Amino acid sequence: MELRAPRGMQDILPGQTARWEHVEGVLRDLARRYGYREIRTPVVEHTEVFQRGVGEGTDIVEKEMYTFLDRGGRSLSLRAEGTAPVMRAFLEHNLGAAGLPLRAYYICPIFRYDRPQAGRYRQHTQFGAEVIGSAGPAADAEVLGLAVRGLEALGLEGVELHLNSVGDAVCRPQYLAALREYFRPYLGELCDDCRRRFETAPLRLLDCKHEHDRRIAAGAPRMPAFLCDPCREHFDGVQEHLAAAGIAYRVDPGIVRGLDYYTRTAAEVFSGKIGAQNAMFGGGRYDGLAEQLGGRPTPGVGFGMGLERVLLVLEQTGIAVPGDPPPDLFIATAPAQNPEQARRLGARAHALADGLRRAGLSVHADVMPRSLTAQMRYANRLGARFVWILDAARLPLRDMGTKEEVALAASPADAEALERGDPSAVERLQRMVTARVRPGAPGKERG
RNA sequence: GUGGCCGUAGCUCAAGGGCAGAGCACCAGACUGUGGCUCUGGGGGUUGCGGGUUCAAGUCCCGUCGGCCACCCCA
Repeated sequence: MELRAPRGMQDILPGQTARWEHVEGVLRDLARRYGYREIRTPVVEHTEVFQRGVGEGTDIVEKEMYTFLDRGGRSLSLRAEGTAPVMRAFLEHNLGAAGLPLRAYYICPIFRYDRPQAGRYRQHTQFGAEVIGSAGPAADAEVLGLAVRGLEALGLEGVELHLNSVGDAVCRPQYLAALREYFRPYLGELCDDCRRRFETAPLRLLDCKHEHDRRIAAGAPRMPAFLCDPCREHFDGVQEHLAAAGIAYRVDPGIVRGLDYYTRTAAEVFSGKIGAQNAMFGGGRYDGLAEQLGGRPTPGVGFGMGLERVLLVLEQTGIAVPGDPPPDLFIATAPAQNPEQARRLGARAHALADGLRRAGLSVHADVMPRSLTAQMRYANRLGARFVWILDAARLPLRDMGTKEEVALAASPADAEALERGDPSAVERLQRMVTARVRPGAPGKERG
């Protein structure tokens, strides 16, 4: 068998998980303060949720889904996107009954069968938030503000929201027609991709990367000029709310979004530090999604943030992310005089560790029978602040920073009482260790 | 799905037809029953995998898998 994670997927190893916990913790805490509660949906959905929600013509549905038949012959797909499942859950459980709007967030894996490259994986993690039930521009500004403030809370500076409106069912078709009319005379000189997209996705002609096409696109009509009155008003309102909240944004007609369900607001934030896949989050309004899924019309707005990319940006920016905290204490055992004593010392070390943990310390006791030197080396590598060396007489507690050592047993008799497991001796020594290692910690058990 | 570059020890990399190596890391020991520094010793490899050329293949050729980067598209 092949000892290798599937292509485009990666292990998050013990040395990395502290970074993730930090990022997730900051974002969860912020979302909670915004009044968003977590929602957890299954990692698979009926394939139709994505086909109807995200749209048949999109790349996600057309070629990037992990789709399979279960044993009952149902077509299921790994979660390819975050918003459609949340809306499915909203409709299924009639979450609007608890009062609108629903504010919800999620941190979950997303799967897309795509060719991996910098910042793009077949399994990635999104932090996302949705406001469902409100059509007003304040909702757009609030949820996008949450995303921007989230990046800032992680330490990023100069975050700028790129903002656009893609219109609605009234004005978007008119705009698309105007776009085609503009590009039609240039069809012969556009790149192959643009010629293909001329019919299928004319908005995409606006963000072609070919220099020649870009020059042509520069003269194309812009969506903001085609917005119908209600869309215009909404777009203005979103900007007004963002400005009032002090969220930096820039109107960018090139923000187009690939998914069918977007209406009106479309937004993204980019970073120049992570290669070609440079969007840290993308989001927008999806007033048509609920109907596409077969529910009653319900407006919504939200975003999805790629946490792998955010971690990459933090790394590239040199923003320190906390690592694992080292243990307070390592309990070592000194060489014993005979195997019987060695066994007793080992058992005592683990019993003491257990008691000290209940008193609030983080404690390592070795599970490898090895020399004191080797135990010290290991304790040093763990970064343990103190080492308590158990032997038959002195019980020295060593401060690994200062090399200072204090003997915790008042007499060999104490040490023997400890070795026997005499409850009062054990408790007295645990209080002494706790007081030394963590002066502020409670000396009594916490349970 | 397309293209470019690249796969040698846990990591970073040498060896470019002729004995598979170094540094770091790891393990043990010495210097004190006690870590970092230093010293000594040790374990580790079907050179991604499969085939071909050759007396001889990490080395040349083909295929395949994987990684990186870019396109497409997205987070």
